[in-house]
Formats: sequence, C-alpha cells, structure tokens
Amino acid sequence: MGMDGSGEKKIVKRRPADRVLQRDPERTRAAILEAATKEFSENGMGGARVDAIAERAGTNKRMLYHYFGDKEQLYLHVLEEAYVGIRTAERELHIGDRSPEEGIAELALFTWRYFLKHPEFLSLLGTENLHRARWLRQSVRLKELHSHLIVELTQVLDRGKQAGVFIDTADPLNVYLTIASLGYFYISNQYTLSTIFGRELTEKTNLDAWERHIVHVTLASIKT
Amino acid sequence: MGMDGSGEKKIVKRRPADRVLQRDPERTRAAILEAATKEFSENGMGGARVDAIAERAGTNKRMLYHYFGDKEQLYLHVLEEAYVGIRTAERELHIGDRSPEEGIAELALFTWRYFLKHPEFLSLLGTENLHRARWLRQSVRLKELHSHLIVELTQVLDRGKQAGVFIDTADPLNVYLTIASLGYFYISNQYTLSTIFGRELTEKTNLDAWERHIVHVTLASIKT
DNA sequence: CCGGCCAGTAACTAAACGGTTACTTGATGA
DNA sequence: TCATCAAGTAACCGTTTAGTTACTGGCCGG
Repeated sequence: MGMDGSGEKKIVKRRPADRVLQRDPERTRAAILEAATKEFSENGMGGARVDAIAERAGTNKRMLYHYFGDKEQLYLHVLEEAYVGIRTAERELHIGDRSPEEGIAELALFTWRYFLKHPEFLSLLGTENLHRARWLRQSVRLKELHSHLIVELTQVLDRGKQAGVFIDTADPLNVYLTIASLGYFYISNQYTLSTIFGRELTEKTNLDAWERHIVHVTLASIKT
Repeated sequence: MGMDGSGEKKIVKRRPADRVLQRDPERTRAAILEAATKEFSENGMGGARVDAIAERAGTNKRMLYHYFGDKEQLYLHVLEEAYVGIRTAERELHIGDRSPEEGIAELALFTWRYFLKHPEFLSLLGTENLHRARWLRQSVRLKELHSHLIVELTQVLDRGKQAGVFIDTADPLNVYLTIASLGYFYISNQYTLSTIFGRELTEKTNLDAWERHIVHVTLASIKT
C-alpha cells in the first residue's frame, strides 16, 4: 500500500478521503484485470461480455480498450496473470528440504490446496484447452515462465530411488501429472459429479478425504 | 441400417439414388444433433453459433428450431446424447467376470479408451461444469440414467478385500474418480500441457505409456 | 499558471446474433 | 386426385455485441 511513484519529494500528495475515485491508472488497470478474470473464468471466452467486465471493474469500455487493446489481448493478460500467480506461489515451495516421501506429499498438498483456493485458474485452463491453447501458444511472456518443479521433482525422485524408497521407473512428469489430474478433475468437475453421484463433493469432510487420497495415491504409485 | 418405419407393408419405397436429399425428418434431425455436438464441443455454449450448426448440418436455422425449440434445448439434447453414449458403452463392460485386479484394470482401460475416442464428451463435460451443471441438473432424462458401475465396482472391491488383495479402506467412488481424473485431465488439458512441457502428449508412445500408468496407479492405490 | 497530455465518460455504430415470419415443396391417405 | 399437413427455404427482425468517436476534466513540467 501507499505507493507514490518515484521517491517522495517536496510535498505529500493530498488525496481527500471523501474523493477516493480520482485518477488512478494503476488502480483502474488492476480493477479491469480482476473483473476480467472473474468474467472469463465464469463464462469462458465466448460467453464473457466486455460490457460486463467494464461494469464489474467500476469503469467503462473505453478504459478497457485503452489499457488492453481488445478482448482477446485482455484475455491473454488474464491468462498470463493466472500462470504467474501459480508459478510465484510455487517458488515458496521447497520439496527437497525433507525426506523424499515428505517432499512428494508436500508437492501434492500444495497443488491441491492451490487449485482449491484458485478455481478461476482451473476454469481458465479449461477455456484455454477448449481453444487448443490458442492464446497460451502465442504468449511470449509465458514461454519463458516454466515451472521449475519438474527439475526439483526429478532430484527428489532420484534421492528416493537411491534410498530405495521409490521404484526406479518413477517418472517426474508422470508424478506431476498424476497429482495435477487428481486435483483438477475433482474441483473442475465437481458440479456434474455432485449431480450424478448425489454427493456434495465440496463438503469439508469430503474435501479433506480427497486431499488425503491424493497424497496416498501419489505415494502408493511410486513406493517400492 | 435400412430402417423403414413400422413394418414393411405393400410396396417398397422408391428412393432414386440420384436424389438422396429428399425429405427425411430423421436424417435431418440426426444431422443437426451431430453438427451441434461438434459446434458445442468445439466452442462451448457461449461460443457456439446457431447459424454454424445449421450450416454444418446442411440445413437451415428454421429446422433447428423446428426440432429442438431453441439453442439451450438443443444443447441439452447434445449433452444427454453424450451421456447416453457412455452409459450404453458401459453396459458392454462386465468387470466382475475375472479376478478383482483384472476387473479394476478393465474398468480403467475402458474409461481411458472411451475418453480418448470421444474427446467431444470431455469437452461437453467441461462446458457443463463451467456453467455449474445448469443443464444437467434440470435434465429429467439424465436423472434416471445413473452409472451402474459404482454398484459393480463395490462388488469387485469387496471380493478383492475378502481375497486379501485389496486394502480395506478402498472406496468405490474414490477408485472411480481416480480413474476418471487420470484420463480426463491428460486428454482435456493436452494442449496447455504439451505447450508448457514441450512434449507432444498425443504421440502414440506417450498415450500407451499413460494408459499403463493409469492402470498401475489405480491398482497400486488399493493393493495390500 | 497554463498548454498539452492522459485518465475517464457516454453516446454511438456496424456487424453478428438468436429467433421468427411468410412462404414453397412434397408425401400421404381419404 | 386433391386437401392437408409436415418438411424445408430464405429473407427478415429486434437485440446484443465488440469496438469507436467525440468529448470532458484533472494533473504535471516548463
């Protein structure tokens, strides 16, 4: 909070509390991006409405086009921001700090909890895949934003193999995809699943049970 | 083929080969449904275009509204048809015929291969979940079309537990969701995954490897 | 203190969209 | 054989949509 540009000089800017809605490019830009994230994740690319985004952001279409060019570029920014979000969070994670088994469990827990906390990210992934990664593929920003997890995961698995606790055939990408699969499907398909099986999957007890299940399955699939 | 209504009576209908495109309500209806399945699975509910469906079906909008009411009802028919498709295929499956382990493996293989063969079903599931199962929930037809697999799966698991090959905590729904997760995620997210990991997931060798992986993971998670 | 630039507004436009109307064509049974 | 009704066509309609234009107002450097 309280960012006031490059170095506070002469006078402190007076900004009366009763008129917060003065000019503020960064605030407006951020508001549009947040509103767009909601709109796109709730309605997909085809269902999202530019007018709705402007209204949700408390501004108007002109600003949206001013800052982001057009609907597609705005969507791309939203998608990029979402990827940056999970990659940033991943950086806090150090799965090599403890035992290999604990490391894998930690990765599974992190992924599951991140998905659970950010359903809009899963929704955007779904939209992007519906369109065959049309925008992701043309994103220069995301091309240089790889997940470093595969590297770390490879090391953890190798340590586990040498210690004799993991099977030799355990593959890093497979482990990562397994964890992601179990988390993604449960959350993104909760509505059809709950309807068909007549069981509320988002109840606390069920969520906790699935969390334990993911860790169990992942470890069971690679343990000797 | 060769369905000619209720009982062939007096004369065989002459239908000259050089004028196939005569009146044929069933053909037109089916063509619209097929075209709609493609359009909805490729573009989602919001992105699908009624004009595009009519054109793909080789007919016009009037017929579409004639047979299905409006866009939403047409979408519901498409969704229902897709569910009927997988449920019908499931009926061929008898996972209790052999050993418990083979039964589970068979279920995993069936699910994976069905998903692989019918990506449009996965896409429709994605669209439906984006909209929080809005249409699925209001479908009377699908309410009485449960998967019988959970029942059969319960029996197979019980037999395995009694034989001492499966752990006592193995839960039918969890097993089913595990299998579905691993298949669904790999296929529906292939585009973003391939882009990010720089590896073509749909290459034959990778598909085969993942098929084996699903069976391995599923069994490893429930074996004693 | 003021000129130019940028944040912000609102009304507008052309095209696309879902859905309808007015009409034609062809099969069928009394 | 012809009245009837369903199948099928095409042009049309009102609304919504992404994107634009013409304008207002605040702020900062010279």
